[in-house]
Amino acid sequence: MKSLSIQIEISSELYSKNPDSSELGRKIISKSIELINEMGFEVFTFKKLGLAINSPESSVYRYFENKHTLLIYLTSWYWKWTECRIVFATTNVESAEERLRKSINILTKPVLVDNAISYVNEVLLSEIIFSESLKTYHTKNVDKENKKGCFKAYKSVVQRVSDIILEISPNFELPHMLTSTVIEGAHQQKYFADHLPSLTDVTQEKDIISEFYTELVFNFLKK
Amino acid sequence: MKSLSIQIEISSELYSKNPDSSELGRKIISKSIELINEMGFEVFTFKKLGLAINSPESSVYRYFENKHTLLIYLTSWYWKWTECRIVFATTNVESAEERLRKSINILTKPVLVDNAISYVNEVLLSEIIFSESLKTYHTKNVDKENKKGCFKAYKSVVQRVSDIILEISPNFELPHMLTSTVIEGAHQQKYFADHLPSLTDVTQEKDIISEFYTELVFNFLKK
DNA sequence: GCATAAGCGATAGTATTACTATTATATTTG
DNA sequence: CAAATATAATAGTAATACTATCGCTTATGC
Repeated sequence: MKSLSIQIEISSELYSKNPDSSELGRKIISKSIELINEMGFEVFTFKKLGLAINSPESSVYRYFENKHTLLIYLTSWYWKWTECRIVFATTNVESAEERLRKSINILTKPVLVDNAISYVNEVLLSEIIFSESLKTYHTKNVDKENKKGCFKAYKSVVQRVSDIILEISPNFELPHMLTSTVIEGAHQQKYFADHLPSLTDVTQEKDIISEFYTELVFNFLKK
Repeated sequence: MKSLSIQIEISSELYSKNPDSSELGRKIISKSIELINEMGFEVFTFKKLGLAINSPESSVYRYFENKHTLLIYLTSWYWKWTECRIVFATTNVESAEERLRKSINILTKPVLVDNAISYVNEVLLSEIIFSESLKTYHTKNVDKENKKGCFKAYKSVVQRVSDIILEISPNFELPHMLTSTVIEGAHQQKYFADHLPSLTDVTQEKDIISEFYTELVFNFLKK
């Protein structure tokens, strides 16, 4: 059976020219995912990207105002795609507990297989999200960018999981807090495992992160 | 009764010249805390700091290699000081649960009163930690800086709290993970409350963050 | 099929940042 | 009081993050 290829549509607020609409645009996306992953977001520049795709810096600027906007685009893509995965994993699953469990699983584990259909490498993109997505909103411009809707896709995922939590515990008052704690916590623990191991207890087997947050949530809701 | 004034000593790896050893050095510390708080770490520069203290940029560089090193110095100061507070709050408290409760309280609440003795404004410093401390280790140089011991003070706090957790649940295998989840989570939730409220459920009463993480921990350990 | 516009490549240029270097003066220290 | 050290004042450099211009190519509308 052929796998469904889903089109991820990104709000036009998040780019100057839609990268999905041209060859160059798609090259910008796929190469920037590679480069950011290789060298880290700080070291990544449009000049280096231009060099890698054999186009001048100025052409890249026609698609994105700056590299931060590009990062927001990439994370938005990731969260839209993640929301799709959550929806697929949870439709027709009756038990809310089971739906929550599956959602947490998706949110706390890095992606391991790329579908290789689109120009977006989901494995690498997921790596970027785990290690760099904090940088989308930890900036001087958060408030302005938030107003522009830059974080809508992320919020939507948090909202969706919160709704499942509320099905399980209708009187629980902090579902968003619990959800964002899990998502950000999982990202951070992986980062700690890779760079600051004494702040975590993970070494090889990183599934422990996912198990930890699953337990954390269910223990909390079962009180 | 006169309050004890404790001397926080920072490892000499974390500066070029000890800022505590001169008038200029102390001005650099206290003014940079003010400025980073006002304008945010990204916008803060040594040039602006120099202007604010009426000294040339180059004089600041004699104390710190760059502004990132200064941020590491400030966070190290904060964590050393926080460790002191935890020790004071927990000595002579017999119950491990109570000691854990007090520690979590210290770790999850911003500081509200400055002792006004030293040149370090702890209220403002705590604000900086809550909103900017991620930037100390989310950089290309984490590994190098980690080897240099830049994050020792933070690790020491995490270790201390982990030890209390192990007293309560000797067989629990993830005490560091639980501790760092609480610390970083509390910082993040406050940031969300201020900038991305739909990712949390906090609005005015931010003590809810502290209560949430306290419950989270105790529910988890009581399973 | 032809005019118009849009996209792109090539190149140059600017402001800011994050430093580094130099030297004279002031201050501390032995 | 001499020598070392700290600081002020100033200048300079490399890299970054853009902005501007322009000619060529290619798509689009009529």
